[in-house]
Amino acid sequence: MEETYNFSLIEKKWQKRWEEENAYKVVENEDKPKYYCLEMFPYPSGNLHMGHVRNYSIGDVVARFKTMQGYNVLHPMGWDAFGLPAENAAIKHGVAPSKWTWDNIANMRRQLKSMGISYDWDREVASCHPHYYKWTQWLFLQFYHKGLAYKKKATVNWCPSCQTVLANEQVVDGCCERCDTVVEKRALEQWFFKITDYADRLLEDLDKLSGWPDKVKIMQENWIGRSEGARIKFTVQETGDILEVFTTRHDTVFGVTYMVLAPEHPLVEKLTKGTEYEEKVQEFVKKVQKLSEVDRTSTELEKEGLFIGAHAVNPLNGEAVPILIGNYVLMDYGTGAVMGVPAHDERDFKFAKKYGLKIRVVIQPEGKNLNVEEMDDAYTEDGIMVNSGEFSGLPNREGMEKIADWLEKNNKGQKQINYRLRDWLISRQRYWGAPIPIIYCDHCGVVPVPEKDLPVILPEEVEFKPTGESPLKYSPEFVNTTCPQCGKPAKRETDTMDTFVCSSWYFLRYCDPQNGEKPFNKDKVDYWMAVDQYIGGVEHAILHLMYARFFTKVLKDLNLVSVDEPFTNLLTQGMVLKDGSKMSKSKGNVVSPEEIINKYGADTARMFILFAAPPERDLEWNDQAVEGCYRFLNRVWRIVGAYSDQIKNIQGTIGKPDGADRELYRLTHQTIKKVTEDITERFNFNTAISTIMELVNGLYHYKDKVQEQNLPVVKEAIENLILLLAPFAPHITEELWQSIGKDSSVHKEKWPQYIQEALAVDEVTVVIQVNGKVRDKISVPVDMDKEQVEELAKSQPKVEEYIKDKEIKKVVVIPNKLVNIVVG
RNA sequence: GCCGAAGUGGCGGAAUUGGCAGACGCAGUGGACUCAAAAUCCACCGCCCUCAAAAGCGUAUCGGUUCGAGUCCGAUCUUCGGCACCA
Repeated sequence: MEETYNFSLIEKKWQKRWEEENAYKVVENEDKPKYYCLEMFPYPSGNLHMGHVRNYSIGDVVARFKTMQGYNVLHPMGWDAFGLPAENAAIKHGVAPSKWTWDNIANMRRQLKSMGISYDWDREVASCHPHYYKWTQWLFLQFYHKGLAYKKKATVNWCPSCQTVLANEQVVDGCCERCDTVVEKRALEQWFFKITDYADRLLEDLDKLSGWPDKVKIMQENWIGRSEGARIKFTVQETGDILEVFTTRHDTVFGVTYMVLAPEHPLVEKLTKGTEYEEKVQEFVKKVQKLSEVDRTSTELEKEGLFIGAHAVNPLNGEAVPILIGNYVLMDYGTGAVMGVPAHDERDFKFAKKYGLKIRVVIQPEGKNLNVEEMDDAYTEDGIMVNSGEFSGLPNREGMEKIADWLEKNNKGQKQINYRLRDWLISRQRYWGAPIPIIYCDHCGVVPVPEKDLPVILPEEVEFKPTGESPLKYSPEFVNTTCPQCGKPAKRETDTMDTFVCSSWYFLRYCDPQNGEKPFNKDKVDYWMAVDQYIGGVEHAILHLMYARFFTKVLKDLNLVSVDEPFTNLLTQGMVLKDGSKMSKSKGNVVSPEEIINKYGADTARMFILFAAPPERDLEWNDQAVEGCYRFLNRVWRIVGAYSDQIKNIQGTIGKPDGADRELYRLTHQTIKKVTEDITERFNFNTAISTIMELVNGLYHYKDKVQEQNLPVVKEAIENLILLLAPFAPHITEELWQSIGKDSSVHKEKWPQYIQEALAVDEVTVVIQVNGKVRDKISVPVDMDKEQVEELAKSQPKVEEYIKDKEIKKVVVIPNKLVNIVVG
């Protein structure tokens, strides 16, 4: 064994061997329990960053640990390879997106391999490969045939910088989540997936996800935004038009004193055309539409309204109330119209006060009497209904039901559940994505590409224009085709799919990555799915994780998979920070993983990133602490080296060690117990590593202080040290394992089990408190009699000082832990 | 505004079920080794007072429950994350 730890040599040696032996290849095996460990696949930007290192280090510990525990572990890696940066590179540097992407993949694959992660590389997928996107397109067609993919003209979010539309989920604070440009609204014909059909299931099944952080579930719940209420039909007095509103407070319909429409509401134009109000209303509408989406939806925006000269008739009491338009009413939620109940809604109250609209109390708090003149605020709580015709006197919750029944019976409305969730806009006016497999024929209309013609290949010979427009539009070879139904000339859809479509099913493809006949074989997917542990950044809490759940549910309904939730357990890792903020080029605080690996080795990099903080928490990068981890591995190297020759060939059993031998023996088994628990129960790798450090410290002390060393005990300690460290630092442990005379890979060994008997202690330290303050400590035989401990405690000189001349009121004895003497 | 998470030494963090606050590591201090330095090994390392010890104080702030609170309850402050005119 070399005297110094040459990480570079060791890491290369073992990476080469693992590759040659295909050490991490897995196949379905019914004899073992399966375990699917998955980390979110990266976008191939060209270089690994620290966030990746953290993500994949965590995943590798889990995968290696589960493997050692006897599971058949699927641990794959691939590339989320479509996306805008490839096109920008093409425009900027004239390099084809495919070349740019594949070069990046090659580099990042090399970097990943230098980290020594236990991937089954035979299962690698890249979403930009025709063998992959063929099936993305195939899945689109299944959605289409099921009525879950449809095209409609809609007001959509348009990013002028990316020259494409964005899903609602991709708009953050009114800006493009990718480039921060203010998003505009445009009316365009676009493809959507009908995720709203699954809103209820996506919401309800969150309850099944006990292995997910509550934070993520709550975020999804809020995003789906289910609200129960009713749809109510009002009638326009002047024209007889039906005006529908959605409300969650249909118990307050008798309190409606006005109506407010969104400026874009179709009735606005109809009701004002040719009237004296037309001009003013148009002015108002224009003014509102000029606002950016950010300003429009800002809560800061002063609420403004304008009477449009028409009235709405309340179906319950026949009363006609004025109709206004308001800048705060959104066309795309509910019906684009709201009823104004100022007495019982905070916002309506302020609005009514501003415009001098009538306020009528229809809910009274029990035992009180609200008076409109004295109200400073709306009353939004429950109470008893008043001024509500036949419903007066009912508790409002009960009245709500009765009113819903009445509406339904009289055909004036019905109960309705509304969602904040919108359908998923998947069209992108971009080149580097999976083409939407649709053909437009003048005779046959919208025609899906027949499955036998898949994939619709992205043409490589295209020209990129600096305008950022999709080159597909200007590629006649791509656009012009023949109609699969009638054979006449037709044109292809030039929009490509949102990359989130590609990443919504990659975890299924990993189960059967080479399949040329189908997206995947159902038996294989049934064997591996669901993912037992999914690991990735919390930034995907809504987007990717909800889309993947949606896909899984649709595929289950298509009988392509058997699970209805894809990810059983989810770990959301924190960010890697430097100097308190996220590493970014603009801040100049980026630490390159490659440099760290070159300088200290992959094992050190992995150790640091796992040791510095628990996985969910943000992690502060610290160069000096990295050195500390490097020192630790060197320490391990030396202590194993000090014993490797002696323990290599010794036989003999441990028997019943005593004294310092016994301490080391106990420490070994304590370490096994704690490390196992820290990994299994909590994923607290930081404390697992610190426990291993303590074992190393213990070995050093033993080596220094014990004259006649018990080699079987040392051997056991050293072997377990290497085994426990193996998932964290896979290269050095492999080398050390070999150095103590083992022939096979440490990663093929069984995870150690602690011996209960080894943990036993003869004596324990008992803390003595007087009035809750620690005054002394004594060492007593384990499980000593309560009364005996109490007497012993009271007789300690230090304790006597505090209890003499005082009345002992109470003594609390916690066996093997503490005595608390309460004196007065 | 609403929802959620967090707040512990100079720093990263630990304390898993209410029972010794500060494990482990970084930084720092001292010692051994060395001609010397690096590396390594050993020891110390919350604050305050002190030559030292003892005492006192101490887990964002204030209050409560308890023999006992970093941990439970109530209020407040700060930071971070998500949602935000959702009818």
